[in-house]
Amino acid sequence: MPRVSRAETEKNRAAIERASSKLIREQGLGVSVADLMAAAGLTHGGFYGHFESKDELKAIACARAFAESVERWNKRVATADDAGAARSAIVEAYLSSYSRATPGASCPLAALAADVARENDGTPVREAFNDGLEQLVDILASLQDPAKPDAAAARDQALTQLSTLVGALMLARATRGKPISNELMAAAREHLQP
Amino acid sequence: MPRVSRAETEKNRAAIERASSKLIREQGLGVSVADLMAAAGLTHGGFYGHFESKDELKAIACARAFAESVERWNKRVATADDAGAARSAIVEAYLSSYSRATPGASCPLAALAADVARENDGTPVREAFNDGLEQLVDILASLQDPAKPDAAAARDQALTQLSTLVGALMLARATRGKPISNELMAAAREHLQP
DNA sequence: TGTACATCAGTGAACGCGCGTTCACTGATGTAC
DNA sequence: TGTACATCAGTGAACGCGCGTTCACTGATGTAC
Repeated sequence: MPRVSRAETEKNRAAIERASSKLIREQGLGVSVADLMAAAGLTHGGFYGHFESKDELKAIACARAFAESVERWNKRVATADDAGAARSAIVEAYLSSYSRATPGASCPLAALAADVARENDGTPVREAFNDGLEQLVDILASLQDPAKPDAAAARDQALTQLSTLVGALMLARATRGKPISNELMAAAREHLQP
Repeated sequence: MPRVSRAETEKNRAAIERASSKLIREQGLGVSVADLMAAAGLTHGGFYGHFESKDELKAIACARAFAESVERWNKRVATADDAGAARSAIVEAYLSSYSRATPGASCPLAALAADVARENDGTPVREAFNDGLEQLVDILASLQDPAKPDAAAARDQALTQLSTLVGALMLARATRGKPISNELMAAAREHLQP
């Protein structure tokens, strides 16, 4: 049933972006155009009516995944009693069984870092990844112990904490089902509690 | 020139394994059989004379990559003055520009964690990854401040340190060329110095 | 030690399949009157 | 408001290509005498 209304077209495009944001985190940037379109309830041929190339969509989907994370983190900050409680809430959610089991709904840093590292320099998805990372770093830096550190120290602390979160989650996913998977998450959670 | 001597055959198999250990870290587990064979100086058709399937080779190459890391780490431990110096040497090498630029010669944890996480449960490469991780954890746990911690605490410290190392290196690779790439490595290096 | 022949490591074409991308086609939508 | 028609979003076949794997073939290696 071709030729769909403009409102329908916009909904379809949004569905492709939403499905892609989830599927690239689950299956990696190599997920096929046909699978992305099918997840949005469409057939593959219509893809190029919405996007110029798969590379363009990868960047859009990556940016969208980060936007979801930023929103989630900001929500936790808004509802927490203080900076320490907010940081704690982020850490607990990040290193949870749910997060390990559902990469499609969790942090794009852990889901996409390896794929992005293998992309060529200057590709759109690399820029999107970098922008998203900076946003998450900024949020985490704003939650460092407000008593002492200057901005540079807060940023360094945030960078290290994020590295620990990302590394622990990725290793926990790679070892899912083994005892060490839970141990990795538990050790990092305890280490990162203020 | 078919039918090669037995010694030659063994050398060829070793060359395939060596090339695979490097290439899976550079390009991921999705690297093609033809590329692996070409890197060993052979054509793709001979692959199944050496291995039953690509899955088998993935596990062998993964195990080999870990063996190289274990050997490198043990060498650093052997030549260091004490545990703290050994740990420091490992951290400095792990989070170096060289390590970031040459994944094919560096830690399989950072190179393969995401790919392994997307493999099905129970595949040979998952087992190889898990075994390799345990070995690196054991080495790092043996280098914790010998003054205090019990074995469990030393293991937890090692797990967290490894998470930080892996996360920082992966994020630094994904952002290579950006200022934050160096910042990530520097912040983690400083955090992990004893 | 030398000869005759069976073995088998490596080659390269071929298999079915899935990839990103293109395109002729369809028919409901949106527009012009 | 109603009719006539141009537009164009989505379909599905097709493109060239690369994938993992198979297989007939080759000819030097290894073995039997």
